[in-house]
Amino acid sequence: MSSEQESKKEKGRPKTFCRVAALEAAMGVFCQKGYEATSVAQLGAAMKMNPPSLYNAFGDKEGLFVEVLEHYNRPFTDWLRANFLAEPDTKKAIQLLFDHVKNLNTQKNALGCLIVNSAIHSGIKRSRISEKIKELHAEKEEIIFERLLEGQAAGEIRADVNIRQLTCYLNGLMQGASAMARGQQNPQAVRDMLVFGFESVMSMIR
Amino acid sequence: MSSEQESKKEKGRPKTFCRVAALEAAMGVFCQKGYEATSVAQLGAAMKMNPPSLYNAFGDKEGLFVEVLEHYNRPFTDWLRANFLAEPDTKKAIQLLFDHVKNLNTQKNALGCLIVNSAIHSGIKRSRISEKIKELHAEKEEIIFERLLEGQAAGEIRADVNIRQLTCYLNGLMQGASAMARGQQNPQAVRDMLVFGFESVMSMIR
DNA sequence: GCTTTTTTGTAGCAATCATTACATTAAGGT
DNA sequence: ACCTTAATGTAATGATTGCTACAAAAAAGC
Repeated sequence: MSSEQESKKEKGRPKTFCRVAALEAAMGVFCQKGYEATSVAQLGAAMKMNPPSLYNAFGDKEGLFVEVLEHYNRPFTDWLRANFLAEPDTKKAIQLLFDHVKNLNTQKNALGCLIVNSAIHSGIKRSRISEKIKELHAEKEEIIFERLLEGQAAGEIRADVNIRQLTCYLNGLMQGASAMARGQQNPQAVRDMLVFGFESVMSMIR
Repeated sequence: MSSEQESKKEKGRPKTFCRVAALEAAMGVFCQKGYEATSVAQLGAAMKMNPPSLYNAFGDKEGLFVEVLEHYNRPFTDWLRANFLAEPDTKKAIQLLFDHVKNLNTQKNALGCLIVNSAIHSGIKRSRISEKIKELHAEKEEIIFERLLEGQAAGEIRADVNIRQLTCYLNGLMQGASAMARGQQNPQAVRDMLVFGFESVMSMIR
Protein backbone atom coordinates (compact mmCIF):
# COMPACT_ATOMS: atom_id res chain seq x y z
CA MET A 1 0.00 0.00 0.00
CA SER A 2 2.89 2.33 0.56
CA SER A 3 5.85 1.07 -1.43
CA GLU A 4 4.26 -0.55 -4.47
CA GLN A 5 2.05 2.16 -5.83
CA GLU A 6 4.22 4.99 -7.03
CA SER A 7 7.78 3.91 -6.52
CA LYS A 8 9.04 5.09 -9.86
CA LYS A 9 11.95 7.12 -8.61
CA GLU A 10 14.57 7.12 -11.31
CA LYS A 11 18.26 6.89 -10.89
CA GLY A 12 20.12 9.85 -12.35
CA ARG A 13 19.57 13.54 -12.04
CA PRO A 14 15.84 14.26 -12.27
CA LYS A 15 14.59 15.99 -15.40
CA THR A 16 13.36 19.51 -14.92
CA PHE A 17 10.76 19.50 -17.70
CA CYS A 18 7.34 17.95 -18.21
CA ARG A 19 7.31 15.87 -21.38
CA VAL A 20 3.72 16.75 -22.28
CA ALA A 21 4.23 20.46 -21.66
CA ALA A 22 7.38 20.36 -23.78
CA LEU A 23 5.52 18.57 -26.57
CA GLU A 24 2.75 21.12 -26.53
CA ALA A 25 5.21 23.99 -26.62
CA ALA A 26 6.90 22.40 -29.61
CA MET A 27 3.51 21.76 -31.17
CA GLY A 28 2.68 25.44 -30.96
CA VAL A 29 5.79 26.43 -32.88
CA PHE A 30 5.40 23.67 -35.46
CA CYS A 31 1.76 24.64 -36.04
CA GLN A 32 2.72 28.24 -36.60
CA LYS A 33 5.74 27.79 -38.84
CA GLY A 34 5.75 24.24 -40.18
CA TYR A 35 8.47 21.64 -39.84
CA GLU A 36 11.16 23.01 -42.11
CA ALA A 37 10.85 26.64 -41.11
CA THR A 38 11.13 25.81 -37.41
CA SER A 39 14.65 25.76 -36.00
CA VAL A 40 15.82 23.65 -33.10
CA ALA A 41 16.84 26.87 -31.39
CA GLN A 42 13.26 28.14 -31.56
CA LEU A 43 11.98 24.82 -30.30
CA GLY A 44 14.42 24.88 -27.40
CA ALA A 45 13.35 28.39 -26.48
CA ALA A 46 9.65 27.50 -26.55
CA MET A 47 10.17 24.26 -24.66
CA LYS A 48 12.58 25.86 -22.23
CA MET A 49 15.09 23.14 -22.89
CA ASN A 50 18.73 23.33 -23.91
CA PRO A 51 19.74 21.40 -27.00
CA PRO A 52 21.30 18.45 -25.12
CA SER A 53 18.15 17.87 -23.06
CA LEU A 54 16.03 18.14 -26.16
CA TYR A 55 18.13 15.67 -28.07
CA ASN A 56 18.39 13.36 -25.10
CA ALA A 57 14.62 13.31 -24.71
CA PHE A 58 13.46 13.17 -28.33
CA GLY A 59 16.40 11.92 -30.39
CA ASP A 60 16.44 14.64 -33.02
CA LYS A 61 14.22 17.23 -34.69
CA GLU A 62 12.51 14.59 -36.79
CA GLY A 63 11.84 12.38 -33.77
CA LEU A 64 10.41 15.29 -31.86
CA PHE A 65 8.16 16.19 -34.76
CA VAL A 66 6.88 12.64 -35.08
CA GLU A 67 5.96 12.63 -31.40
CA VAL A 68 4.34 16.05 -31.80
CA LEU A 69 2.27 14.70 -34.69
CA GLU A 70 1.04 11.84 -32.53
CA HIS A 71 0.27 14.15 -29.64
CA TYR A 72 -1.51 16.56 -31.97
CA ASN A 73 -3.61 13.87 -33.55
CA ARG A 74 -4.75 12.06 -30.43
CA PRO A 75 -7.53 14.48 -29.39
CA PHE A 76 -9.08 14.23 -32.84
CA THR A 77 -9.16 10.45 -33.01
CA ASP A 78 -10.35 10.39 -29.41
CA TRP A 79 -13.13 12.74 -30.40
CA LEU A 80 -13.98 10.57 -33.40
CA ARG A 81 -14.35 7.48 -31.22
CA ALA A 82 -16.22 9.22 -28.44
CA ASN A 83 -18.65 11.11 -30.67
CA PHE A 84 -18.69 10.11 -34.30
CA LEU A 85 -18.47 6.41 -33.57
CA ALA A 86 -20.67 6.55 -30.50
CA GLU A 87 -23.57 8.42 -32.13
CA PRO A 88 -26.15 5.78 -33.13
CA ASP A 89 -27.85 7.89 -35.83
CA THR A 90 -25.61 8.02 -38.87
CA LYS A 91 -26.83 11.34 -40.23
CA LYS A 92 -26.46 12.87 -36.79
CA ALA A 93 -22.95 11.44 -36.58
CA ILE A 94 -22.01 13.06 -39.89
CA GLN A 95 -23.55 16.31 -38.70
CA LEU A 96 -21.40 16.11 -35.56
CA LEU A 97 -18.30 15.52 -37.66
CA PHE A 98 -18.97 18.54 -39.86
CA ASP A 99 -19.66 20.70 -36.82
CA HIS A 100 -16.42 19.57 -35.25
CA VAL A 101 -14.39 20.24 -38.38
CA LYS A 102 -16.09 23.61 -38.69
CA ASN A 103 -15.16 24.50 -35.14
CA LEU A 104 -11.57 23.50 -35.70
CA ASN A 105 -11.21 25.53 -38.88
CA THR A 106 -13.20 28.70 -38.37
CA GLN A 107 -11.77 30.07 -35.17
CA LYS A 108 -10.10 33.45 -35.15
CA ASN A 109 -6.54 32.39 -35.83
CA ALA A 110 -7.10 28.90 -37.19
CA LEU A 111 -3.93 27.32 -38.54
CA GLY A 112 -5.44 24.31 -40.26
CA CYS A 113 -4.69 20.71 -39.39
CA LEU A 114 -1.02 20.09 -38.63
CA ILE A 115 -1.22 16.62 -40.16
CA VAL A 116 -2.67 17.91 -43.43
CA ASN A 117 -0.28 20.86 -43.56
CA SER A 118 2.69 18.60 -42.92
CA ALA A 119 1.58 16.08 -45.53
CA ILE A 120 1.56 18.91 -48.01
CA HIS A 121 4.79 20.44 -47.04
CA SER A 122 6.79 17.36 -46.40
CA GLY A 123 8.75 17.07 -49.62
CA ILE A 124 10.72 14.60 -47.52
CA LYS A 125 9.37 11.36 -48.81
CA ARG A 126 10.31 8.06 -47.23
CA SER A 127 11.11 9.67 -43.90
CA ARG A 128 9.79 8.78 -40.47
CA ILE A 129 7.61 11.86 -40.79
CA SER A 130 5.72 10.88 -43.91
CA GLU A 131 5.34 7.34 -42.58
CA LYS A 132 3.73 8.69 -39.42
CA ILE A 133 1.51 11.02 -41.41
CA LYS A 134 0.31 8.15 -43.56
CA GLU A 135 -0.37 6.10 -40.46
CA LEU A 136 -2.40 8.82 -38.74
CA HIS A 137 -4.27 9.57 -41.94
CA ALA A 138 -5.16 5.92 -42.44
CA GLU A 139 -6.30 5.63 -38.85
CA LYS A 140 -8.75 8.51 -39.16
CA GLU A 141 -10.00 7.35 -42.52
CA GLU A 142 -10.59 3.84 -41.25
CA ILE A 143 -12.67 5.03 -38.31
CA ILE A 144 -14.88 7.05 -40.64
CA PHE A 145 -15.13 4.26 -43.18
CA GLU A 146 -16.18 1.67 -40.60
CA ARG A 147 -18.85 3.91 -39.13
CA LEU A 148 -20.33 4.72 -42.53
CA LEU A 149 -20.31 1.06 -43.49
CA GLU A 150 -22.18 0.31 -40.30
CA GLY A 151 -24.66 3.04 -41.15
CA GLN A 152 -25.24 1.54 -44.57
CA ALA A 153 -25.76 -1.91 -43.05
CA ALA A 154 -28.35 -0.33 -40.77
CA GLY A 155 -30.14 1.09 -43.79
CA GLU A 156 -29.32 4.71 -42.95
CA ILE A 157 -27.25 5.17 -46.09
CA ARG A 158 -28.56 4.28 -49.54
CA ALA A 159 -27.37 0.84 -50.61
CA ASP A 160 -25.99 2.10 -53.92
CA VAL A 161 -23.55 4.52 -52.28
CA ASN A 162 -19.93 3.39 -52.43
CA ILE A 163 -18.76 3.92 -48.87
CA ARG A 164 -15.07 3.97 -49.73
CA GLN A 165 -15.70 6.76 -52.23
CA LEU A 166 -17.87 8.61 -49.77
CA THR A 167 -15.05 8.40 -47.24
CA CYS A 168 -12.66 9.88 -49.79
CA TYR A 169 -15.15 12.65 -50.38
CA LEU A 170 -15.40 13.49 -46.68
CA ASN A 171 -11.65 13.29 -46.44
CA GLY A 172 -11.28 15.74 -49.31
CA LEU A 173 -13.76 18.14 -47.77
CA MET A 174 -11.90 18.10 -44.46
CA GLN A 175 -8.57 18.65 -46.14
CA GLY A 176 -10.08 21.44 -48.20
CA ALA A 177 -11.40 23.10 -45.08
CA SER A 178 -7.99 22.84 -43.46
CA ALA A 179 -6.30 24.32 -46.52
CA MET A 180 -8.74 27.20 -46.64
CA ALA A 181 -8.31 27.91 -42.94
CA ARG A 182 -4.54 27.84 -43.16
CA GLY A 183 -4.37 30.05 -46.20
CA GLN A 184 -5.50 33.16 -44.38
CA GLN A 185 -8.98 32.95 -45.83
CA ASN A 186 -12.22 34.33 -44.46
CA PRO A 187 -13.67 31.97 -41.80
CA GLN A 188 -17.03 32.55 -43.41
CA ALA A 189 -15.73 31.03 -46.64
CA VAL A 190 -14.74 27.89 -44.74
CA ARG A 191 -18.15 27.79 -43.09
CA ASP A 192 -19.92 28.20 -46.42
CA MET A 193 -17.96 25.46 -48.05
CA LEU A 194 -18.61 23.06 -45.16
CA VAL A 195 -22.34 23.84 -45.17
CA PHE A 196 -22.50 23.01 -48.86
CA GLY A 197 -20.41 19.93 -48.26
CA PHE A 198 -22.66 18.72 -45.48
CA GLU A 199 -25.82 19.28 -47.48
CA SER A 200 -24.35 17.44 -50.43
CA VAL A 201 -23.53 14.44 -48.27
CA MET A 202 -27.01 14.44 -46.78
CA SER A 203 -28.70 14.50 -50.17
CA MET A 204 -26.32 11.84 -51.35
CA ILE A 205 -26.93 9.15 -48.77
CA ARG A 206 -30.73 9.10 -48.84
CA MET B 1 10.62 47.86 -92.05
CA SER B 2 14.14 46.89 -91.16
CA SER B 3 15.31 49.00 -88.25
CA GLU B 4 12.17 49.61 -86.24
CA GLN B 5 10.88 46.14 -85.65
CA GLU B 6 13.32 44.24 -83.49
CA SER B 7 16.13 46.62 -82.66
CA LYS B 8 16.36 45.76 -78.97
CA LYS B 9 20.09 45.26 -78.71
CA GLU B 10 21.05 46.02 -75.14
CA LYS B 11 24.15 47.73 -73.98
CA GLY B 12 26.15 45.64 -71.56
CA ARG B 13 27.34 42.06 -71.69
CA PRO B 14 24.52 39.86 -73.04
CA LYS B 15 22.86 37.47 -70.60
CA THR B 16 23.46 33.80 -71.22
CA PHE B 17 20.16 32.52 -69.86
CA CYS B 18 16.56 32.50 -71.00
CA ARG B 19 14.34 34.06 -68.37
CA VAL B 20 11.39 31.76 -69.00
CA ALA B 21 13.57 28.64 -69.00
CA ALA B 22 15.16 29.79 -65.75
CA LEU B 23 11.74 30.42 -64.22
CA GLU B 24 10.54 26.97 -65.21
CA ALA B 25 13.63 25.34 -63.78
CA ALA B 26 13.10 27.19 -60.51
CA MET B 27 9.41 26.28 -60.63
CA GLY B 28 10.31 22.61 -60.82
CA VAL B 29 12.42 22.77 -57.68
CA PHE B 30 9.88 24.88 -55.79
CA CYS B 31 7.08 22.48 -56.73
CA GLN B 32 9.06 19.53 -55.47
CA LYS B 33 10.39 20.95 -52.21
CA GLY B 34 8.38 24.05 -51.34
CA TYR B 35 9.69 27.55 -50.73
CA GLU B 36 11.45 27.16 -47.41
CA ALA B 37 13.08 23.83 -48.11
CA THR B 38 14.57 25.04 -51.38
CA SER B 39 17.98 26.64 -51.13
CA VAL B 40 19.34 29.30 -53.43
CA ALA B 41 22.18 26.93 -54.23
CA GLN B 42 19.72 24.31 -55.49
CA LEU B 43 17.89 26.95 -57.49
CA GLY B 44 21.13 28.14 -59.05
CA ALA B 45 22.06 24.59 -60.00
CA ALA B 46 18.68 23.93 -61.61
CA MET B 47 18.61 27.28 -63.39
CA LYS B 48 22.26 27.00 -64.39
CA MET B 49 22.92 30.42 -62.98
CA ASN B 50 25.49 31.61 -60.49
CA PRO B 51 24.23 33.48 -57.43
CA PRO B 52 25.09 36.97 -58.73
CA SER B 53 23.21 36.44 -62.00
CA LEU B 54 20.27 35.05 -60.12
CA TYR B 55 20.15 37.97 -57.72
CA ASN B 56 20.72 40.46 -60.50
CA ALA B 57 17.81 39.04 -62.49
CA PHE B 58 15.27 38.34 -59.74
CA GLY B 59 16.25 40.46 -56.75
CA ASP B 60 16.25 37.78 -54.11
CA LYS B 61 14.80 34.36 -53.31
CA GLU B 62 11.45 35.89 -52.42
CA GLY B 63 11.31 37.91 -55.63
CA LEU B 64 12.13 34.85 -57.69
CA PHE B 65 9.43 32.87 -55.95
CA VAL B 66 6.83 35.57 -56.55
CA GLU B 67 7.65 35.55 -60.24
CA VAL B 68 7.54 31.75 -60.26
CA LEU B 69 4.09 31.88 -58.67
CA GLU B 70 2.87 34.19 -61.41
CA HIS B 71 4.40 32.04 -64.11
CA TYR B 72 2.92 28.91 -62.56
CA ASN B 73 -0.53 30.39 -62.29
CA ARG B 74 -0.86 31.89 -65.75
CA PRO B 75 -1.70 28.66 -67.65
CA PHE B 76 -4.51 27.95 -65.22
CA THR B 77 -6.18 31.34 -65.47
CA ASP B 78 -5.62 31.25 -69.22
CA TRP B 79 -7.38 27.91 -69.29
CA LEU B 80 -10.21 29.29 -67.17
CA ARG B 81 -10.81 32.16 -69.57
CA ALA B 82 -10.45 30.08 -72.71
CA ASN B 83 -12.62 27.18 -71.56
CA PHE B 84 -14.60 27.73 -68.39
CA LEU B 85 -15.59 31.27 -69.31
CA ALA B 86 -16.02 30.53 -73.00
CA GLU B 87 -18.31 27.53 -72.59
CA PRO B 88 -21.87 28.82 -73.02
CA ASP B 89 -23.57 25.97 -71.13
CA THR B 90 -23.00 26.46 -67.40
CA LYS B 91 -23.22 22.82 -66.42
CA LYS B 92 -20.86 21.90 -69.20
CA ALA B 93 -18.49 24.62 -68.02
CA ILE B 94 -18.50 23.19 -64.50
CA GLN B 95 -17.95 19.73 -65.91
CA LEU B 96 -14.95 21.07 -67.84
CA LEU B 97 -13.56 22.65 -64.68
CA PHE B 98 -13.82 19.43 -62.70
CA ASP B 99 -12.24 17.47 -65.51
CA HIS B 100 -9.38 19.93 -65.68
CA VAL B 101 -8.80 19.84 -61.93
CA LYS B 102 -8.97 16.07 -62.05
CA ASN B 103 -6.34 15.95 -64.78
CA LEU B 104 -4.07 18.25 -62.82
CA ASN B 105 -4.32 16.24 -59.61
CA THR B 106 -4.44 12.61 -60.63
CA GLN B 107 -1.39 12.22 -62.78
CA LYS B 108 1.32 9.80 -61.76
CA ASN B 109 3.50 12.13 -59.73
CA ALA B 110 1.10 14.96 -59.07
CA LEU B 111 2.46 17.53 -56.66
CA GLY B 112 -0.68 19.52 -56.02
CA CYS B 113 -1.16 23.19 -56.83
CA LEU B 114 1.90 25.29 -56.00
CA ILE B 115 -0.29 28.23 -55.04
CA VAL B 116 -2.36 26.18 -52.60
CA ASN B 117 0.70 24.43 -51.19
CA SER B 118 2.48 27.72 -50.70
CA ALA B 119 -0.52 29.33 -49.07
CA ILE B 120 -0.49 26.50 -46.58
CA HIS B 121 3.15 26.46 -45.92
CA SER B 122 3.79 30.14 -45.95
CA GLY B 123 3.97 30.86 -42.26
CA ILE B 124 5.44 34.08 -43.58
CA LYS B 125 2.52 36.42 -43.27
CA ARG B 126 2.65 39.97 -44.56
CA SER B 127 5.34 39.13 -47.09
CA ARG B 128 5.35 39.76 -50.81
CA ILE B 129 4.69 36.05 -51.17
CA SER B 130 1.42 35.91 -49.25
CA GLU B 131 0.27 39.09 -50.96
CA LYS B 132 0.85 37.51 -54.34
CA ILE B 133 -0.87 34.30 -53.28
CA LYS B 134 -3.90 36.23 -52.14
CA GLU B 135 -3.96 38.13 -55.42
CA LEU B 136 -3.78 35.00 -57.57
CA HIS B 137 -6.35 33.28 -55.42
CA ALA B 138 -8.76 36.20 -55.69
CA GLU B 139 -8.27 36.34 -59.44
CA LYS B 140 -9.24 32.71 -59.93
CA GLU B 141 -12.14 32.98 -57.54
CA GLU B 142 -13.48 36.05 -59.28
CA ILE B 143 -13.45 34.40 -62.69
CA ILE B 144 -15.42 31.46 -61.35
CA PHE B 145 -17.82 33.67 -59.44
CA GLU B 146 -18.61 35.84 -62.45
CA ARG B 147 -19.26 32.86 -64.69
CA LEU B 148 -21.57 31.23 -62.18
CA LEU B 149 -23.44 34.47 -61.65
CA GLU B 150 -23.88 34.71 -65.40
CA GLY B 151 -25.19 31.16 -65.43
CA GLN B 152 -27.70 31.98 -62.73
CA ALA B 153 -28.86 35.06 -64.65
CA ALA B 154 -29.35 32.80 -67.66
CA GLY B 155 -31.51 30.52 -65.55
CA GLU B 156 -29.05 27.62 -65.63
CA ILE B 157 -28.54 27.71 -61.87
CA ARG B 158 -31.43 27.69 -59.43
CA ALA B 159 -32.27 31.21 -58.29
CA ASP B 160 -32.08 30.30 -54.59
CA VAL B 161 -28.42 29.21 -54.78
CA ASN B 162 -25.99 31.66 -53.22
CA ILE B 163 -23.31 32.00 -55.89
CA ARG B 164 -20.66 33.34 -53.52
CA GLN B 165 -21.12 30.32 -51.28
CA LEU B 166 -21.10 28.00 -54.25
CA THR B 167 -17.82 29.54 -55.34
CA CYS B 168 -16.37 28.91 -51.87
CA TYR B 169 -17.53 25.34 -52.15
CA LEU B 170 -15.85 24.82 -55.51
CA ASN B 171 -12.77 26.52 -54.15
CA GLY B 172 -12.71 24.17 -51.17
CA LEU B 173 -13.11 21.12 -53.38
CA MET B 174 -10.22 22.22 -55.58
CA GLN B 175 -8.00 22.90 -52.60
CA GLY B 176 -8.98 19.55 -51.11
CA ALA B 177 -8.06 17.79 -54.35
CA SER B 178 -4.71 19.54 -54.36
CA ALA B 179 -4.05 18.59 -50.76
CA MET B 180 -4.92 14.97 -51.41
CA ALA B 181 -2.73 14.85 -54.49
CA ARG B 182 0.23 16.40 -52.71
CA GLY B 183 -0.05 14.17 -49.70
CA GLN B 184 1.04 11.05 -51.52
CA GLN B 185 -2.48 9.72 -51.73
CA ASN B 186 -3.98 7.29 -54.21
CA PRO B 187 -4.98 9.11 -57.42
CA GLN B 188 -8.17 7.08 -57.36
CA ALA B 189 -9.07 8.69 -54.03
CA VAL B 190 -8.72 12.12 -55.61
CA ARG B 191 -10.83 11.02 -58.56
CA ASP B 192 -13.51 9.61 -56.27
CA MET B 193 -13.73 12.75 -54.24
CA LEU B 194 -13.97 14.94 -57.33
CA VAL B 195 -16.68 12.75 -58.84
CA PHE B 196 -18.73 13.10 -55.67
CA GLY B 197 -18.00 16.79 -55.63
CA PHE B 198 -19.14 17.26 -59.19
CA GLU B 199 -22.33 15.29 -58.69
CA SER B 200 -23.12 17.28 -55.57
CA VAL B 201 -22.74 20.55 -57.44
CA MET B 202 -24.94 19.30 -60.27
CA SER B 203 -27.72 18.26 -57.94
CA MET B 204 -27.35 21.53 -56.12
CA ILE B 205 -27.82 23.96 -58.94
CA ARG B 206 -30.94 22.49 -60.49
C1' DG C 1 40.21 52.53 -79.37
C1' DC C 2 38.27 54.15 -75.54
C1' DT C 3 34.42 54.66 -72.29
C1' DT C 4 30.20 53.06 -70.49
C1' DT C 5 27.07 49.55 -69.21
C1' DT C 6 25.66 45.17 -67.80
C1' DT C 7 26.51 40.21 -66.93
C1' DT C 8 29.58 36.85 -65.65
C1' DG C 9 32.41 33.64 -62.46
C1' DT C 10 35.11 33.13 -58.28
C1' DA C 11 35.29 33.47 -53.80
C1' DG C 12 33.70 34.66 -49.55
C1' DC C 13 30.64 37.14 -46.17
C1' DA C 14 28.21 36.87 -41.45
C1' DA C 15 24.48 34.31 -39.71
C1' DT C 16 22.14 30.37 -38.77
C1' DC C 17 21.42 25.43 -39.24
C1' DA C 18 21.10 20.67 -36.69
C1' DT C 19 23.84 18.44 -33.67
C1' DT C 20 27.32 17.24 -30.02
C1' DA C 21 31.73 17.27 -26.41
C1' DC C 22 32.44 18.10 -22.08
C1' DA C 23 32.35 19.03 -17.47
C1' DT C 24 28.91 19.62 -13.80
C1' DT C 25 25.04 18.54 -11.04
C1' DA C 26 21.76 15.80 -8.69
C1' DA C 27 19.65 11.90 -7.69
C1' DG C 28 19.59 6.33 -6.22
C1' DG C 29 22.14 2.04 -4.87
C1' DT C 30 25.35 0.01 -1.82
C1' DA D 1 31.07 8.06 1.89
C1' DC D 2 31.53 6.38 -2.64
C1' DC D 3 30.03 4.63 -7.23
C1' DT D 4 26.82 4.65 -10.86
C1' DT D 5 23.40 6.81 -13.66
C1' DA D 6 21.22 10.27 -16.06
C1' DA D 7 19.98 15.13 -17.03
C1' DT D 8 21.95 19.69 -17.03
C1' DG D 9 24.25 24.24 -18.93
C1' DT D 10 28.03 26.11 -21.59
C1' DA D 11 30.16 26.27 -25.60
C1' DA D 12 31.39 24.86 -29.83
C1' DT D 13 31.26 21.70 -34.00
C1' DG D 14 31.28 21.60 -39.36
C1' DA D 15 27.86 22.43 -42.73
C1' DT D 16 24.69 25.22 -44.99
C1' DT D 17 21.88 29.35 -45.18
C1' DG D 18 20.77 33.75 -48.13
C1' DC D 19 23.40 37.04 -50.12
C1' DT D 20 27.46 40.11 -52.04
C1' DA D 21 32.43 42.24 -53.17
C1' DC D 22 35.18 42.22 -56.68
C1' DA D 23 37.34 41.87 -60.95
C1' DA D 24 37.16 40.00 -65.53
C1' DA D 25 34.37 39.76 -69.77
C1' DA D 26 31.48 41.11 -73.47
C1' DA D 27 28.53 43.92 -75.73
C1' DA D 28 26.98 49.11 -77.58
C1' DG D 29 27.96 54.15 -78.38
C1' DC D 30 31.03 57.58 -79.60
